Amino acid sequence: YCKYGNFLDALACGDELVHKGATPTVATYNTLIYGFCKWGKMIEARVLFFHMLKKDLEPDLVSYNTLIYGYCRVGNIEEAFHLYDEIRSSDCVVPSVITYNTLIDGLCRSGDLDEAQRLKEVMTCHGFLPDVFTYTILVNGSCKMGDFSLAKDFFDEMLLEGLEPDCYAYTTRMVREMRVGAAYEALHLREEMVEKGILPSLITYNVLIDGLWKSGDYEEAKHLLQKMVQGGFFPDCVTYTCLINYYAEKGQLIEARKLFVDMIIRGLSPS
RNA sequence: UUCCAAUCUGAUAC
Repeated sequence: YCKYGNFLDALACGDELVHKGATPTVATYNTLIYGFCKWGKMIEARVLFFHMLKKDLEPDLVSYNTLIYGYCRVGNIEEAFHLYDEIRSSDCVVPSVITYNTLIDGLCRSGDLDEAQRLKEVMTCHGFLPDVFTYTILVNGSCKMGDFSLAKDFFDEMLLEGLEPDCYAYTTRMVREMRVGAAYEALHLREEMVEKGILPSLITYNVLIDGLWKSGDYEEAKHLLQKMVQGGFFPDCVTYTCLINYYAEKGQLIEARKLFVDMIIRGLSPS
């Protein structure tokens, strides 16, 4: 219920359990808090946080990380750091790599890449080594700010640190390659990950297909569409939008409409 | 016997 934003059902479910004699734990509250945070409802999340305190339940690291995540996603970096300071001065809760990754992502999303980099140094000083998440966040953040050279530096640094990129890391790097017009490098990365036994995801395919399509390499794009289906992934709304948008921009509305109809026939609902 | 299942961070189009 929480993940899908059905707060009322989630809360009703919790009430029912309480009536039946069950006791909510910190994890129960964390789940609810996460539900509100994910949908940007920070006031409600905070209310639950206080509710937990009132019930003599000690918020744990997950509670704090979840709130930090929520504040970052609504762009309230100040409040996120306020909570971080609270953890740091607390005796019972200690930050983790996840705390730092969440804050670094928040800084990247607010456009403060410099501060994000600084925090990466800070976490290292505090004995938390950046992991694949940290680097993926920074590669993505650099790309979003248009600094593709920095994005590559972060990816390379991750390898130098002996970390093994996963599907997310590879896909993020592929976005970078597509943005700098190096479609073939992106394709090469896909082969590399497959050789390492890492399966590309639907998003990986969407990134490649979108990039290839925009670069005019329709043959390769179609080839990948086939590979994607062979791999058990079916085109989703994003895949279709990539192609529809291309035709729409070129003014080929009949072609665009064909794809749109095809998408509906396949049972996909437009966003 | 130690299996499965519960809470926190990262990637794509518009």
